[in-house]
Amino acid sequence: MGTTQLESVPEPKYWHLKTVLSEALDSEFSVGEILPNERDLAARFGVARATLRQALEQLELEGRLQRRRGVGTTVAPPRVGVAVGTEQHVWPGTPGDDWQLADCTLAAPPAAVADVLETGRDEPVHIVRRSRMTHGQPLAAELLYIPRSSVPDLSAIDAPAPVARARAVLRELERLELEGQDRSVELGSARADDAKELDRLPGAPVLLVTTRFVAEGRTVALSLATYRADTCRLTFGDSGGVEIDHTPERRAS
Amino acid sequence: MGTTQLESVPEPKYWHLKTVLSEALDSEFSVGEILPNERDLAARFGVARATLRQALEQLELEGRLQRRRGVGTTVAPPRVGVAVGTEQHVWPGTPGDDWQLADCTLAAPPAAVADVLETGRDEPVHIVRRSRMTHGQPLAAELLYIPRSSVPDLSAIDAPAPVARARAVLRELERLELEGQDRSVELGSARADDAKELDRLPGAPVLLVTTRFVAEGRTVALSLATYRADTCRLTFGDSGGVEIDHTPERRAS
DNA sequence: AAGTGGTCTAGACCACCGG
DNA sequence: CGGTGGTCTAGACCACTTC
Repeated sequence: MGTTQLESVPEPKYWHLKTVLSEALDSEFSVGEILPNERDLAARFGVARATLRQALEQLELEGRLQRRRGVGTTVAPPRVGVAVGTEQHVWPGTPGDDWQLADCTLAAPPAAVADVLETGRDEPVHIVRRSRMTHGQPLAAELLYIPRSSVPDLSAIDAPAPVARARAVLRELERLELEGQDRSVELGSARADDAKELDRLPGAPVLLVTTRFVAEGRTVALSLATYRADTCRLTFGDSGGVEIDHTPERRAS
Repeated sequence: MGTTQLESVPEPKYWHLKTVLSEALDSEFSVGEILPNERDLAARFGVARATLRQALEQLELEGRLQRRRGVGTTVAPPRVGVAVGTEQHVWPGTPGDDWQLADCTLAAPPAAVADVLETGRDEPVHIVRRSRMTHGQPLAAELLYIPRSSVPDLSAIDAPAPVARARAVLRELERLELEGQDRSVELGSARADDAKELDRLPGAPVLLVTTRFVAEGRTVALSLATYRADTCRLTFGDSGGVEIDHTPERRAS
């Protein structure tokens, strides 16, 4: 009878824990500082380690923490704003972008890519690998698929160094007049190879950016870029993007 | 001695499970179909339920599964492409966008928002709430912050219906000449209220889209939109975006 | 070798949805 | 009410980094 329904929707422990930790991060810790280890923290809050980890996992997802096996949990710096699109369309590899060329191979792309490029399923295309760094930290890994028909006059395909081959392909691509590009962003999880390049564990959350380059009325190149979701804020448009602190507590009105 | 180092990097069980399940989803299940429950699945694969859940969690993150408490786990349809940006800048509420106005209040925004709008920390602004639906499913929830100085001639603020008040504010906003906008996308987790509106549990992964509207040389409106990361693929640019299947297995070259 | 986070187990109870 | 997914526990062992 008259039992008031206070706490009729009890907050899960890990959710409350996350809030408490988040506030502690704001007030008592500074960027780069190492937190107590998980066993100690769990004991201190009187919960099982798995429950504590659930809270830490969310904070890492929100970019507030960084966990490294064998090392510890540290307070993460604010997310880096990364420009992925400008109003003017530009080819990849144009001077001024901060991508680093890795290599270039000639191989059959995944079926889904072949379909977009309208090449045959087993037809080999140029695959340029690039990566993007900031402050010594890897931000993104990219695979750029370029059908051979997009760079018909390519001559120096037998260049010795892998990087030189990649550069040659991109230079050829620039001769086409870019008519447009479209882009999409979605959440994914890192494949084993991407994870390695991004210095994360397989399955880590990533932002998948797909860019289609259009020239001569067809798709002449397709880029699949994998950005670290924990450290990146992708920015589009005129200037460098907005600096908003999205911490859930702070977003509360 | 001669033990070959095969499996020197043994794959975690949940990772392997995820792969197996993913292939099963492709070949043996169709969209909307209900999977066996977690206890049965775990038993069938000979793992603990927690391990199975780790695999399911990732598949849900990738948009392949949908789990609902009290109901079951179903095979999710492919992600919906959602246009969040066109080349031409437009005001929110322009005829043709598919947002639904909810209401409009006058209140002090979070400090981070006030800083971007360059209003005082305690100065109230108009807060328009909108939501976006597709096929009866909620896609996104938005809070649109508009300083009073952006809509100085607003008269009918005392309109009776909440929706009418929201519409009045947006109509006033359209009188300004939009000079530009910039946008950023990052990963976040749903606050309790957003989660409710998006029909998800608190903490569910979301894509946070921040848009700043610039007119008369200053920020005249700021939009914070929360998109369901499991069901949405955000598209930018000329056309509807690229349809690429990002399933990790299929992305393998 | 010691200490960290990552994986895994076998249970238990709870909140929610449907008939 | 029974069945579902969501939360939580108290352990164990492993992979990795650092000293």
